[in-house]
Amino acid sequence: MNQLKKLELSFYDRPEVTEIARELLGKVLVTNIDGIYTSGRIVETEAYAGVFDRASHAYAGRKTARNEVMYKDAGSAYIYLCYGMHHLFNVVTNKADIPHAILVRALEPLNGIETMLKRTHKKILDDHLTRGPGNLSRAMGLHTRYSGYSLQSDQIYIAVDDFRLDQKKIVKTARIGVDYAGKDAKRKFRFIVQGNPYVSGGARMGGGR
DNA sequence: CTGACGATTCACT
DNA sequence: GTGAATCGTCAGC
Repeated sequence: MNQLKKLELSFYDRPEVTEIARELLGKVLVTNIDGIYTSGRIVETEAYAGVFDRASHAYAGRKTARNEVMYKDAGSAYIYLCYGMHHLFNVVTNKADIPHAILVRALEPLNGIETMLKRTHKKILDDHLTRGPGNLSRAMGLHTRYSGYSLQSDQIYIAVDDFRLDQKKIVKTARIGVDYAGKDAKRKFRFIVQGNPYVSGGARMGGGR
């Protein structure tokens, strides 16, 4: 098995949130939750660029009990509940009081697949296990309970291994499910590994509210 | 306190 | 492609 090396705070503590989102592709997300080790390679991310981004929870400096984690120091986990049933996992970047975050939307499972299947109540491994932010959080055991955790902790972290992602496979596209954000919805803040079967494609909404 | 709504997913037509 | 599920959060009264 490849040697894993935890990303240091300096990786997250940078102003270029889209650059960090791009660099997260190919890295390994690890959780040790309930004493069970699970991991997966990140194949899809979305950047949320703080107070000027209408799609961000922190748009115009909004700060509430839910999103205050976004204002914390770089390298924190921001996890919140969406649609009353999905826990979405984000990485907080940039300095304290600058609410940048990156949503991790899809993984390619590496370790603990048995556990992931159990958590998601699935019987066989397919491309849907960790495809989409809600699915991957369920498979990895991520819960709003862990929002605010440091990614330097042993429960949740992101690491590098020997894997080298072909930079030509990285594609930049518009974000998903943020149609309400006006012109910011069209900004190319989503990064995917082209051709990877775990990348979520459609996830569109009916009403488009 | 109340109402409206989502950084989604899945079953069904 | 369409619509329901489902509940914490937040703006507004």
